[in-house]
Amino acid sequence: MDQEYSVKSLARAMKVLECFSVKQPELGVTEIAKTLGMQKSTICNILSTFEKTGYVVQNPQTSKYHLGTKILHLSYIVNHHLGLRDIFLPYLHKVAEEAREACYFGILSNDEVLYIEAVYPSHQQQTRNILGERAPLYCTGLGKAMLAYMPDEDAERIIGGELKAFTSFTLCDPMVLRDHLDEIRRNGYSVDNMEHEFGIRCVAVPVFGANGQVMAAVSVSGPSPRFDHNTVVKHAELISRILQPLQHCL
Amino acid sequence: MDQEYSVKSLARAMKVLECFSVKQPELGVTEIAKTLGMQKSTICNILSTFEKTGYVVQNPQTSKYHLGTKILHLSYIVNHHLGLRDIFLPYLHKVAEEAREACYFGILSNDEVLYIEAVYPSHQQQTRNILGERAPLYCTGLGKAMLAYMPDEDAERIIGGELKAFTSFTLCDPMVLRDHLDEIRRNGYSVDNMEHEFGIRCVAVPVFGANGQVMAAVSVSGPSPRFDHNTVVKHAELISRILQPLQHCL
DNA sequence: TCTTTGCGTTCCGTATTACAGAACGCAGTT
DNA sequence: AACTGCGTTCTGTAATACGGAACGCAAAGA
Repeated sequence: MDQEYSVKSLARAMKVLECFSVKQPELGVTEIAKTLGMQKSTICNILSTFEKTGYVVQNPQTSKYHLGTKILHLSYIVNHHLGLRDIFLPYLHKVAEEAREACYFGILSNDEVLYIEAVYPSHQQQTRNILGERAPLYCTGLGKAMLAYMPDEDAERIIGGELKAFTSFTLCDPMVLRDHLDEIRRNGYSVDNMEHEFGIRCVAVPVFGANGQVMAAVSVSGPSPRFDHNTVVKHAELISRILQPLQHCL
Repeated sequence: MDQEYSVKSLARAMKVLECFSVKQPELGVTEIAKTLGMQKSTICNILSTFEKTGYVVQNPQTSKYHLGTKILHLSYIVNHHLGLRDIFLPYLHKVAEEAREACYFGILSNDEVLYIEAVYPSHQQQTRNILGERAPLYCTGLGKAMLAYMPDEDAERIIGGELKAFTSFTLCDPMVLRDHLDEIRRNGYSVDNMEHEFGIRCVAVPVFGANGQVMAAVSVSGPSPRFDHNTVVKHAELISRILQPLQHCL
């Protein structure tokens, strides 16, 4: 048996936190217990601890639980420590402005794309608070841009994993995907051809850190009719040009 | 002894997470152990568990730890569930625009102001990602606006607590503070006269939920010379007017 | 080069304590 | 009034978290 120097009750507790989702932000004790295959009493203890510490709140109306605002304290620290958003924001605005399309920015996090910011061109002035939203690597523009430049070992873990089809365009065959990633490396940018969401095309360019490892990606995204081959190339060049000063500086 | 149905190891583990801060985003095992008065081995176990679950990452260079991006997944859910930012954003833009000053938006969280958004007028186009930043209730515009309308029991807990002086203007005397809160209730808005940060004045108006309880506040803030009495009143009326449609709707 | 120092990690026995299971109290239904 | 399903409480015991000491390593100092 492998000696695990881990605190099992803690791992269990974190699993409880992870039961909550955007679709199910409020959960009952029994619900969680069934999901995790644990006893109600155990869940109850864990939740009451989380409640005392502020990470979970019980709705007095429904007596169900939801995540508490204390979590945001932690996210603020992470965010500040990453500091990427503040560095990238002006560049993202420039990309959105010049491309006249929505511009997304994401990083690698636990084998997924973690969205940090969405910026829209000024004729549709707004910024979405998508920090924390996630998507798979193998079927998104941002994801594939990073996947193509990840260390082989890491990339193969993804490619060898489950490749769920989101649309009829999703590349679910590991072999096809590998060829596709080769192409991305040749081009220096990735194209998401409605692989994640039908009707949405997307071009993404990877960003490399000082250590040479891919650490983030920036994309331009919009309705597929506006993204023919020429436009895609133009957008890719645009992103590359604007991101130039940031490459290998982080 | 009071029967605590709480998981002690979990409470301890969360304390470990809370050691991290903006000022100290990276911590070593020994450092944390000293701070919490616990054994190194215990901290090590907890951290290795958090690392396996993605909530903490070890820097291979320094072998110190910092919070992981997984936290942001959770914050996304909280954020989505609150949904407040998206509701308020257009109103905040309007406030910032008309006041031609920075506009802040915060909610009550664990007896502190939790900042959700900062919006600047278009002549200094930007939005800061301050989600998760915190400040005391008793010495900030947003905080006092909420403190004045909190249930007595809750408010007294704050007023009776430690009232640290941030500047020479900070109101640290519970009696003075209580009178000041009375005034805020009479006016319907709060004024922060450099109590938290020297040179910065701020006007804030509370926002009430459907249940009649205060749940958030919106402020306008800037350099003190621009905030004389007349301007302050004007800003307060402006915020109140713009927020009108949201009052008692949440 | 050989200590010394201080770090993060590993290990183990035991005292702690987390957890399963059953019972309870309370709503809302039947 | 009985039933159903919820969240909560209780308790003994089996699991395990933790304290303490040792270890391995790297950097600093002699």
